[in-house]
Amino acid sequence: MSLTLDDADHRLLAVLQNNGKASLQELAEAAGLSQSPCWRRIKRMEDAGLIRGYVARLDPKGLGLHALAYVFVTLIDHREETIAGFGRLVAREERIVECASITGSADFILKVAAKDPEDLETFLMKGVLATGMVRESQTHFILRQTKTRSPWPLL
Amino acid sequence: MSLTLDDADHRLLAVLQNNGKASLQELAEAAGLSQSPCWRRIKRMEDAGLIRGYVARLDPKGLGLHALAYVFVTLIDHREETIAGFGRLVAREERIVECASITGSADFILKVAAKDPEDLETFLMKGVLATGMVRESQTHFILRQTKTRSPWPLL
DNA sequence: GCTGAAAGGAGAATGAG
DNA sequence: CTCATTCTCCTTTCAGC
Repeated sequence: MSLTLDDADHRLLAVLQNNGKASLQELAEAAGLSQSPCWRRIKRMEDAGLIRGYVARLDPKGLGLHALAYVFVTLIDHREETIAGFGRLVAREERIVECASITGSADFILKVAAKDPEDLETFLMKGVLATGMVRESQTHFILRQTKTRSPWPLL
Repeated sequence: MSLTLDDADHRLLAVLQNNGKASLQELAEAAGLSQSPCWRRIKRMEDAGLIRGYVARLDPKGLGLHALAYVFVTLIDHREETIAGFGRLVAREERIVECASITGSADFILKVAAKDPEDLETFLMKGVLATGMVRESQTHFILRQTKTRSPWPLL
């Protein structure tokens, strides 16, 4: 799985992180190679799972999602069943667009998207807190997103 | 900018959020239309800025990014200059992959990616705190990412 | 390993009905 | 929206460095 990447690979990834539809011609130029080896390198990284896929980036505002928030969640207890149940909740609810378990006083941090603050509040109350799995939650509304889903650094 | 989306548009977006390289044929099937109108609808959504672009999704682990964290940041003061300076910092530093200003006691929440915890600590110390723009910061390491950059809900 | 070239086919993009 | 057409570009293969 862990494959070695040289500078040319990094250049290819840098382009593809910005433009997933870049043509082999563009990619070849950026990498300083011709098209065939470019194609092979990309295929190799796709097959290795390093490139997980290609997706369209959408504008949440354009979709009518005017309320975004980060929500800290502390579970009511830490039995396996509770954790699994919460995992299913996260997987099921499309308004939860990101979830990670973290260090610190909370168990999870969620990123939640909703139509408006009211919709978000309803979702948290009825969709999350009412399940009885959450002891505590803390909501931080996003006022302005200054950097969004930017490319990963290639260190 | 705010254009009206019908069910067919939603189906197209649902597909494109999962597979940005979906062919017009697949898209047409999913939307229940033929290819030309599909293409037109997608073009319309691209031109409106609703579809911001197409990108490759990479696996951070595969890139050697083994330390991810959310970091709360409170600025030393709230003069325009300080805020602008912090904005430039965020824009410049590729390890900061996400940044939002939020409600609550902190000013910003960052998502930071680094090679390992040590690299992350070095970056925070030298790259962020040493700038003198930050009064307080709180780092929450990500233990496990259970939902990552998932599609936006189409409500 | 890389290059360049070239062939075939797939699919994007456009215009007319 | 459908149909038909054009044309770009992907993808693979070849020979050669």
